[in-house]
Amino acid sequence: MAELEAKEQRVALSAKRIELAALDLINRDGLAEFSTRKLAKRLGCEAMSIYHYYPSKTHLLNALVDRVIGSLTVMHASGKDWRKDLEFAAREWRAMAVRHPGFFPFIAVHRLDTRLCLRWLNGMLSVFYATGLDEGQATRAFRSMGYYLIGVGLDEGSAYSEGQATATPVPAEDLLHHYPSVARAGKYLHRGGFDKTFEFGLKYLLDGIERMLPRRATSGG
Amino acid sequence: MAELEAKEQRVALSAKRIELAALDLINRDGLAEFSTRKLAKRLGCEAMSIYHYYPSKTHLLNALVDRVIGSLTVMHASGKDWRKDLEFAAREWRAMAVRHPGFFPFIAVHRLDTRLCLRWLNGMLSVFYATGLDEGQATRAFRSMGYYLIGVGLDEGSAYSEGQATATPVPAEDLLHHYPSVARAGKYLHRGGFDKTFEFGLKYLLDGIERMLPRRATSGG
DNA sequence: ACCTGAACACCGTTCAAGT
DNA sequence: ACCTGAACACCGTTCAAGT
Repeated sequence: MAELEAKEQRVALSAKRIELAALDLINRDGLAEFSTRKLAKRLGCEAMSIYHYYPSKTHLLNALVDRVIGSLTVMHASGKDWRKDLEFAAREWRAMAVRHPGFFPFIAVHRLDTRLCLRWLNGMLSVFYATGLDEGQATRAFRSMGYYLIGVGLDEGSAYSEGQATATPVPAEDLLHHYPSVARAGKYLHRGGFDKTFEFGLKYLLDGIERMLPRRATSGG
Repeated sequence: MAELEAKEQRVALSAKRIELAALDLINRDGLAEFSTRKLAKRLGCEAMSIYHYYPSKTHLLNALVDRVIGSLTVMHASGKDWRKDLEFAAREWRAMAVRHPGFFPFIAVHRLDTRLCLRWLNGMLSVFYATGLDEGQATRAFRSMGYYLIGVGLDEGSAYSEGQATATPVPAEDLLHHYPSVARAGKYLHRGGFDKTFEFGLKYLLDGIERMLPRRATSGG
């Protein structure tokens, strides 16, 4: 049965096919479970065949970063519509994290310094630089938003990724008695509240930027 | 030489000794490099000796989370001084991340649901609930701050952690020509700017909370 | 060019045994 | 109770070889 499947999949390998299969495996089972050997089985080839397309597992993972980040819209400095632009980019980023819960932790820890990633970063930064903030403020606002987006992505995907919960969870009654504030927070943090929490923090950040802008400089100098 | 060292270290094992050695190794070489066998060599014992103290490598890592998070100050609802309290906690968290660059990525992805961690979370949440925000706002403000702090920790430790840079970095001239906004950002993001960037985002977040507070409710409901 | 198979140096972990 | 050594089922990767 498994062998039959493997035979049916004996289509030619390609970088694209390898990458899509890898992403799928990682998002299903988590980064920690991912191995070149399992990927090979999934592709219906030997583990070493993959090394014809990538010199190492790390190179493959780098290609995945490019593929995922490369799928994001490259923004352009828009002057007036910066708020709409940043909202769009932030939501797209979040959607990406939700689509790639297993792989996102790798992105979160990875330096985005390939050309494809720089292209995306450059677009984001150009929007910040066109807001009217001074250079330092704009850069730090970009960074703060980046921190927020990293945290969001890790949180929303964490249920699927390697970390997981501890072996011995604290029972609900204990939570109520000993950690009342945590119990109180519970109803806002579970599943359904994600959208609202995300938009809440995003609005905050953008409000902060808006408030920091110079007051529509009418009087010169 | 190495054998002599190993012999000298033949002091009795203990959970504490194992955990401190593990943290040290992880922060020196990164999570990906860490193995029970290397830890054993460092401790001057066999890999399997560690399994007398922890049923698995994961249990050991969980103990490290408890040790690190357990070292943080447990906050208490303070009413008026909430801003000072949150600044203190945020700075302490950041100092922790900087002290544990290799281990922080594990914390970032881990559910903090042990009693020790819940104690710390409960303290943090209680400060937010005592600000005067309504319950939903307070919870989401806590979450937003959490996202920010996760991002900060990953960023500041990323140079040491597994992700690392890509094999083929883009040359500086190319950066200037093709990614001018990234080049522009460079001078604010490198090393020295970390303190300022951190305080910038923190101020933002706390300003946001302050602005959201009900206007010192004098006229009754 | 594209893919394989055996082999090497690593892992985490089980198990039966030693003190 | 505390620690060990051999063994098992995994890894990523090298290398020499097959088509």
